[in-house]
Amino acid sequence: MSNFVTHLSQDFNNLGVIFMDTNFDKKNFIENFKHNCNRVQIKKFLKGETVTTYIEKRNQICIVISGEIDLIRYDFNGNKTIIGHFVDDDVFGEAFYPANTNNELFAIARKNSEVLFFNYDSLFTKCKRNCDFHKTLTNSLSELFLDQIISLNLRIELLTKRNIRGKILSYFELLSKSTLHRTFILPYSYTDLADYLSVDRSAMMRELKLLIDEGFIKKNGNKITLLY
Amino acid sequence: MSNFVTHLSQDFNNLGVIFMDTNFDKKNFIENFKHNCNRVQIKKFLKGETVTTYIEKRNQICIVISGEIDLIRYDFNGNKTIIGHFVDDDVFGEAFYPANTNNELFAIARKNSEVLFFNYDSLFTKCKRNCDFHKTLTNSLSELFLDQIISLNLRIELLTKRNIRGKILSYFELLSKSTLHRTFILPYSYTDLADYLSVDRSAMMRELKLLIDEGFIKKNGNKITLLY
DNA sequence: AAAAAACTGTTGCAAAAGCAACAAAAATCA
DNA sequence: TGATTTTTGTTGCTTTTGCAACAGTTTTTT
Repeated sequence: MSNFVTHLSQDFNNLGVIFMDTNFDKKNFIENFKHNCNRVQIKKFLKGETVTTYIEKRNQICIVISGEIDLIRYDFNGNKTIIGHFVDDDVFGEAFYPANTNNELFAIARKNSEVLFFNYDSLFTKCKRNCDFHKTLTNSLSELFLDQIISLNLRIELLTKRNIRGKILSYFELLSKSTLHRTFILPYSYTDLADYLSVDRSAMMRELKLLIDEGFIKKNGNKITLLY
Repeated sequence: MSNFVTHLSQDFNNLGVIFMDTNFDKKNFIENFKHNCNRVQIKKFLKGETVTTYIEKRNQICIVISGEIDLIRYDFNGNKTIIGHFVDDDVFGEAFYPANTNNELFAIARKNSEVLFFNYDSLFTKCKRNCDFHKTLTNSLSELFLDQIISLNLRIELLTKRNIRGKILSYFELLSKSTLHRTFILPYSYTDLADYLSVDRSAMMRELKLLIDEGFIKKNGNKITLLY
């Protein structure tokens, strides 16, 4: 096919995997991890259930096997912020947070989900004796962490945009790139999208309307089309 | 001394190292890396010099040996945003960014600095044959990445605060914790602090004045004291 | 199938933040 | 040291964003 398509496909891969020339297969790694290491735990969660709270689980690391998990903060005014949104193969957990932030964070299953838990420390101590798989583990972990850094940097890109319009458009751009289409379905309700972009919902809706009126986007329910 | 002080000291360590019970010594690791691996490059930069641009260096990873590096974005309106601020032992580089973001990013030395460069791929291929040190490398890298994730999460915490006051106070809180004092020196000029918090400078100054008038903080040049 | 809950779309008004501009102070340069 | 550049502190005005409220949909629960 055309170079154009090839080029796009590469970008698409990069969003998840990034390094074309390393042959790290995340899915495969996680499968192996799940079956070959006796220090991990798999749990299932129904939509709405609390997966974990970020309290005194200093070395806990979680990997999303399937489903979607949100990391949520409620500040003292009751404002909800979606701090993070995790899908297949993403890592999260208190290990990634500094001790003693004043906030209470909750990881909530947005859909029915399956999550792998392990203790970061135990990997490097107890596990060593029991788990053959251990040798390649740290290597793969650093790939996983690297991916996580990339997605956090993306998030920061969004959040540093100076106004609501900038945030919305950056986010849409992102979705457009990762789906390879100018039309895509939002993975969030508008209520949650506002929380994710850290802006007021009504202000966001107003801005969306402006974007429609000015001909930048088309919107049908939660289906968005970029027109520029 | 009191439990209180002990408690604080632990927090302080956690900001940098996080895992009290793993004996990973970042400084030591980087020293070894520098001397024992022939795939790394060390360069010195004068204040204001460009360390690297994030263009087509897909696998480049950099570690700050000494000094301070800012990662800067200029958007099409000419707005400057400080996307990241890196100090001793921090990692940065295009490897941590998704391919094809529309932005041009620049890493600029804020002070005279020394930076270690390496190519992520080469570590896992060519280096293997030449470098004894390689065995422990990936393990250490994942620790380094983990620290980076923690500091990115902190950044996101700041940026998701809903107003300027929230951002300022969170940031000050952070400095206070990491210095163990209610009085501390800002590492930024106020101009740059505004860029870092992604807000307008004059609006930030106005908010600072309000915080002073309302008795929350004291300010003397770039020395801040928290009074609450 | 009815009732309850959550989400969408919208608005007027209030508050916060951004913009532009400028004088004074501080830092840097030559 | 004196000149130049950058930073600080401030303000009036404009724009953007947030808040509160409510009616109409849609989704979920019972």
